[in-house]
Amino acid sequence: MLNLQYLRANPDEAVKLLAKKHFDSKKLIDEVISMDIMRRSTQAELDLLLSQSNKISKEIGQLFAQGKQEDAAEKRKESVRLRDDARMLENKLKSYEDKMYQLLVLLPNVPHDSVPDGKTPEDNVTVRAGGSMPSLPEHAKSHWELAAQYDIIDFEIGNKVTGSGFPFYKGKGAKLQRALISFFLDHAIAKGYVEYQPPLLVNGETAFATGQLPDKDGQMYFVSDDKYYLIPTAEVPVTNVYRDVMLKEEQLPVKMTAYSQCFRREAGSYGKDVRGLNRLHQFDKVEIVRIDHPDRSYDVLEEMVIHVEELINKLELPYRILKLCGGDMSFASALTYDFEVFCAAQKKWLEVSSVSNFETFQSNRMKLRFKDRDGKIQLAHTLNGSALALPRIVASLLENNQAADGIKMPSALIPYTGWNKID
RNA sequence: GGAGAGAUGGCAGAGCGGUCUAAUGCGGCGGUCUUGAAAACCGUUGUCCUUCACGGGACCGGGGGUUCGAAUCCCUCUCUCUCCGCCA
Repeated sequence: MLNLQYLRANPDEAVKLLAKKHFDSKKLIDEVISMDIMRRSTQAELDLLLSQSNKISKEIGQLFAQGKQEDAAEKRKESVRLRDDARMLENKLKSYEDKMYQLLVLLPNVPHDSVPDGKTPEDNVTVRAGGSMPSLPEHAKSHWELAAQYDIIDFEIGNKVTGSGFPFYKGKGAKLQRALISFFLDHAIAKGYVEYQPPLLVNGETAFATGQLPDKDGQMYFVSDDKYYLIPTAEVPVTNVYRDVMLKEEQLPVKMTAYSQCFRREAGSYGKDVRGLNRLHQFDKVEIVRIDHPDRSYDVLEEMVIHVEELINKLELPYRILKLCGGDMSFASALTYDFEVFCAAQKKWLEVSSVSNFETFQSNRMKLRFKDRDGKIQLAHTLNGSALALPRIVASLLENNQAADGIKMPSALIPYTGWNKID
C-alpha cells in the first residue's frame, strides 16, 4: 500500500510513475486525496465534540458527588445532544476512512527510477548472462520425455490422483527434489539466513499484507470452510512473521529463508507453456526474505541477485538476468530482477527466480516498522527472492545434461543426491 | 467434537461504572554514587489520528450495545489455556 503522506505530498509524481506500470491512477489518486481532506476535517470536528462531551461528563460526576442532582440533570441533556452529534460524525468519518482505504489498496507500488519503460516481457532489459550453452544433438529430448524414459517424474499418475499440474516425483526424481531443497537452504543458511518452515495455509489478513489480496484473489487456492488460502509462495507466511512488529534498528537486517510447497491456480494460463514442469499448480521453492533499513535496501537487492546467481552458477546452467520493465512488474514491487535459465531441448528461457524490492509497500500494509537511532519510527523495507524455484531448474538440468548414458548431475549437487547420474 | 477458564502497556500482573491522564513489579532509557562494573537511590518509559505549534482525540483481543460517563455491565465474533473425547 502506498504511503498516504507520500501521495498527499507528491500526487503528480505518483501518477507519472504509475503510468510506467501502465496503470492509470489519476482519478484514483484524486479521489484518495479528496477523501483524505474530508476525513481530516471531520476528524477535527469530531475531536472537538468529544472533548466537550468528556468535559461535561466529568462535571456531571462532580455535581453528583456534591449532591447537586438538578444541575447534573441539566448537564446530562447537553451531553446527550453532544453524543448524538458525535455519533453522526463518527459514522461519517468511518465512511470516509473506509472509502479512502479501499481506494488506496487498489494502487500498485510505484516503480523505482531505474525501471525500464515497456509493456511486455519483450521490453525487459537483460542485465547480464552467464553459464555456457550446451550443444545437444538434433534429436535431443524434452524433459518430459526424459522424465518418462528414466521414470523419475510421473505426470499421468498425478493427473489421475489430483489433476494436471500436480506431478509425482519418483525414485531419483524425488531424491533430486530433496537434494535441490537442501542445497538451496544450506546456501542461504551459510549467508546468514534463518531457516523457517511455515504453514502452507494462511488467513486473509496475511494474504492481504504481502499484497496477494485483493490483487491476486482467484489465483490462490481457497479453503472455504475455514477461510484459509494455500500459499502461492513462502514469502507470504514468512514476511508476515513480522506483521505488526516494531523492530529496533539494531535488529536489522532480518534474514529469513524457507522451503515450502507453493500452490497456484494459474487460472487462465493454458497452452503450450504448461507442458511438463513448465507451469505447475503445486511446486517446490526455497525463498529468501529480507527486512532491512530503507537506506540499504537497494544494495541488499543486488546482494540477493548475487546470491541467486551463485546458485545457478553452481548448478552450471546457462542463465540471464532481466530487469523487468514497468509493464511486466508485479503489483507490489518497486524493482524486480528475473532470472531465466535456458532449457536446451525446448530452446526456451524459463523463469526460475524473481527478486524484488517492495520498499515500504508491504510494510505499510502490515505495519512493519523499526525505531531508528534517533527514536523515530520508520517503515522498514521488505525484499524477497526465489532461491530457487525447483521445477524449471529440474527441467533445465534434465534437458541440458542429457547424454546417451544418462543425465549427468552438476558436482555441487552430488553430495546431496549421493549419485552423479540419472540412468 | 463436549465442558470450563481467560484475553489489560516490552513482559508479569492489579483494577470489575466516575482524578484509570491504568496500581505495582520486572525490563528499557537517563542520572547520582564508583577507578570501572554491580548493587542502591532518583528520574523517565507505548501506539495511532490531528495541529506550524500549544493542544485535542482514539486505543485495556475484534465488532456492536447499555449509560451523562465503560478496562469495568450486556450481546457477538476471534483467539488462547485446562480437562474429556478423537487422532498423525
